[in-house]
Amino acid sequence: MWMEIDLQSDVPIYTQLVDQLIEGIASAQLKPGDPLPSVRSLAADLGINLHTVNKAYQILKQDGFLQVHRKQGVVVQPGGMPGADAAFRAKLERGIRSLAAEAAVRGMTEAEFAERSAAVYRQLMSKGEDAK
Amino acid sequence: MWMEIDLQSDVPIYTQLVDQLIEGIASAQLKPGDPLPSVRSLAADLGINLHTVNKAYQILKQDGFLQVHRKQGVVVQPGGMPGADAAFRAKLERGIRSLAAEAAVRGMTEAEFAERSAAVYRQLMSKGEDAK
DNA sequence: GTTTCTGTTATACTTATTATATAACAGATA
DNA sequence: TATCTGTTATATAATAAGTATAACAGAAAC
Repeated sequence: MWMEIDLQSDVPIYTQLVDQLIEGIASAQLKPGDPLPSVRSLAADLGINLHTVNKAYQILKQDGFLQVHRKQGVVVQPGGMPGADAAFRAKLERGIRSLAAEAAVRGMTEAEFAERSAAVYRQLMSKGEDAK
Repeated sequence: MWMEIDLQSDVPIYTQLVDQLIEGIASAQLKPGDPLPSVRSLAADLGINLHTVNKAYQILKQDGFLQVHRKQGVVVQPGGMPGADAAFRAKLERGIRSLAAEAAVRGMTEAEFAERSAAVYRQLMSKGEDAK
């Protein structure tokens, strides 16, 4: 599996999993309907606990990014991803504001900040250009 | 004082303080040399503990956004803010990537995402247009 | 010089979060 | 029936966050 975990990081393991899975979907490395490893096997692969993986899966299921069947296991949402609703827009604005404020204080202009945002978005999407 | 704290939020109080102070500096509501309330008075104002405020001040001092004198108390860094060094750029990239990935999955285009970033930056800066 | 304010440091304690460890249950498949 | 799946339930340990007191030392004001 292509996932990597940093046990020394200050960001929780389940958050790292959530982030990487969303990035995988965004870049189309994970396509709708694609199967994901079982909570037990992924936990074993990464050398972490079953519940840590399950917590990440639960969050993504709750947000509508994953679907769960009884025996097939976990799959990437086949029937259309959730849109940019009010809750997400609020979360997005908070996140951007925090980053933009420090960037501004450190001398980055609005244009630089916006360009950086576009560049990171672009780079992220280009990871899945080989259609996997 | 213009600070507000949400005790019900999942983001730590000291982080909320750090964010709001950086936003205040970014928007020039707090200008270089401006005095900040003492850890005791601000804690009393917000109904929180002295150490929670002190933790926020320590972080901002460590990053070079604040200066501390013995009796004058805490002031906004008078001698030029730190620049966008490698550490910050890495932190910025991580933060943007996480937000950009979810935005992309939810259907936001690169242009929309970049525009949103610019808009939030702009709105943030406009808060201090009345020169305080 | 004493008082008073400042940041700072040191303990101690409570609470919440994160992560792990086992165990068991129920649906689905071979 | 045996095996794999997600799921749930406990329990425990480690860390982070927040609070509560107390005390120290520098600096300014009386």
